[in-house]
Amino acid sequence: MAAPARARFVHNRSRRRADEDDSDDEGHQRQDASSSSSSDDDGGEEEEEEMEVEGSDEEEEEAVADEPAARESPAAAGRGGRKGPITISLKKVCKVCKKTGHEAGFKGAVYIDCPMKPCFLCKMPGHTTLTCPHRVAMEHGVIPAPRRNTNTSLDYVFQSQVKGKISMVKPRFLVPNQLECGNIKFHQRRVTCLEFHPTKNNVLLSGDKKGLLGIWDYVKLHEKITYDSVHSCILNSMKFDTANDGVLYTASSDGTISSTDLDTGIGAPLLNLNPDGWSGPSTWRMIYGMDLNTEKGLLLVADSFGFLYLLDRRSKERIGQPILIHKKGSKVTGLHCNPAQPEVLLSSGNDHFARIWDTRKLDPKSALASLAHGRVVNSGYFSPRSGNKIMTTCQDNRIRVWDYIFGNLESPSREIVHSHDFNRHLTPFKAEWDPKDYSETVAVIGRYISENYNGVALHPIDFIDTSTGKLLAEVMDPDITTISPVNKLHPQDDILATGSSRSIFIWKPKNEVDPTEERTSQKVKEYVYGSGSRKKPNGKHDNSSDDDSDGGGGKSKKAKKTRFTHTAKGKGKSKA
DNA sequence: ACGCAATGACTCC
DNA sequence: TGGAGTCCCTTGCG
Repeated sequence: MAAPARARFVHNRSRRRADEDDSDDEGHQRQDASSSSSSDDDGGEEEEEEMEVEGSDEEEEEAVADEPAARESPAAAGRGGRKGPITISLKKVCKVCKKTGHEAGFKGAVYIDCPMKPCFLCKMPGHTTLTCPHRVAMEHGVIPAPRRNTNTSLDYVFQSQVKGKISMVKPRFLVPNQLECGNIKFHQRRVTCLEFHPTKNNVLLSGDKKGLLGIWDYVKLHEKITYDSVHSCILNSMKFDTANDGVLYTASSDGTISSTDLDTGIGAPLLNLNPDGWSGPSTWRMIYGMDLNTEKGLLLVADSFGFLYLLDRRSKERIGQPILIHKKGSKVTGLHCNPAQPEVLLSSGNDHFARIWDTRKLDPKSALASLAHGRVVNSGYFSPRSGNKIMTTCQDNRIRVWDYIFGNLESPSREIVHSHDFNRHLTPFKAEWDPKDYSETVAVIGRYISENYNGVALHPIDFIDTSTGKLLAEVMDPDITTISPVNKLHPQDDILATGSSRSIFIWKPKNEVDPTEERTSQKVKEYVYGSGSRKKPNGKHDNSSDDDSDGGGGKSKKAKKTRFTHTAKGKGKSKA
């Protein structure tokens, strides 16, 4: 039983685990204006006792059990005669749980969690991210889930039939860790997807939340094109027509699939799920999942109501009726055709499932397998060569790996705890395979929670060995202080493309690695600050020294903003 | 330096 | 089942 998938991460306010709140008593900040000003809506604290300035306040049973009725009262009291006394709270209140005695938020570059909440990383109660056993630390990889398929007959099948197809020799692994170039003026809104051109080696395509399509030659940096008329809102997915790589298929939340001629920018709609226009969010269909069955010339598209559509690529005709592949009314977040057997389809959805289908025999009940997850599944991909593995990214902060799709799929072969939480303002994180990795183990994914790197809170891009859960490398740069949810590895070259907020970055390996050397964990952190050419971010930054400052806002340290417009070759030069 | 908005899943009633 | 309210590490702008 896929027990972990069942885990409910209830945020139980009445739970009182005060065990972990050690360190919250040293840096006494001024009290946060924002939290006090919100006294009208946050319930709980009744008037009078607010006046205590600080101090031991652990035992506040009542504060937890705040009555909803009491919540409404201040406003009602305000206009309804009974004038509540105006109180000014001078005691420090946790902005998360509104209790005193601790404070959540950044202290310098370190984020202090609210100890009343489950761990922000693994979602288990009783500790915070700072002490989480799954925490990504300098020398420790992500810890794999203990459960593995061991010694079953399926393992025998796996060993005898599949393993041979997967190279056990891990190839030389170069971490693209040096910022080659970047561009922060390309997109006006956050980047939502990236794709390398399949044949033009240095061309990267990008889509953003506004529907803008960007084409960028990151070697000839002046060659940039944007097409803003392809879609009217979020560009969710891009696929090349393998028979004609001058044509790009794009899927959007505007409910259309477009095939765009990359030379002219002229797009022809292949499918429009909202032919009658806008009549409210309850009927507006958005498209997130799309893939191409190249053998059959079949375009597979899924909407935000759980339906799958099949489309003949050439005739542009729909094939059959839409088929419900996920819970009715729920978003299908992604589709992927098996690279070895294109008729096998993997779908992932907001209904907390990923499903495997045979597109030749589609019926709502005909899923070959349903893979249960703890929360929304952001993405699911077959492994890029053999197609025998599945990797999913789920909003419960776990990457799940199934080693053999024809084996026992009841529970994943591995769960890798990794911070890639859902945040409505971010493009969803998706762990992506390295297409160059014969052994089908390396994956790349951005990290949500920050780490303190020499006084700067940065969000690295993680390379993970999915066969062990080990963290192979973490890539970051002091100039990139934003989260990087979108990452794509080049199909042939050692290049990483990153979409971070509105910016796009290209990374290349800094050092040649001895080809005979086994893949090892590379300390990219050392690179970041170890090289003499780099400035330490410390003294440079805006206001504050390392420890307080943050007040209400996180992001204590913003590294100096660097504009990579053109000709940003290598790091140093690009800086003004 | 602060306030705010954009905006999606989830929970609770 | 549905609508309102809530929400922890966002980001950029005014």
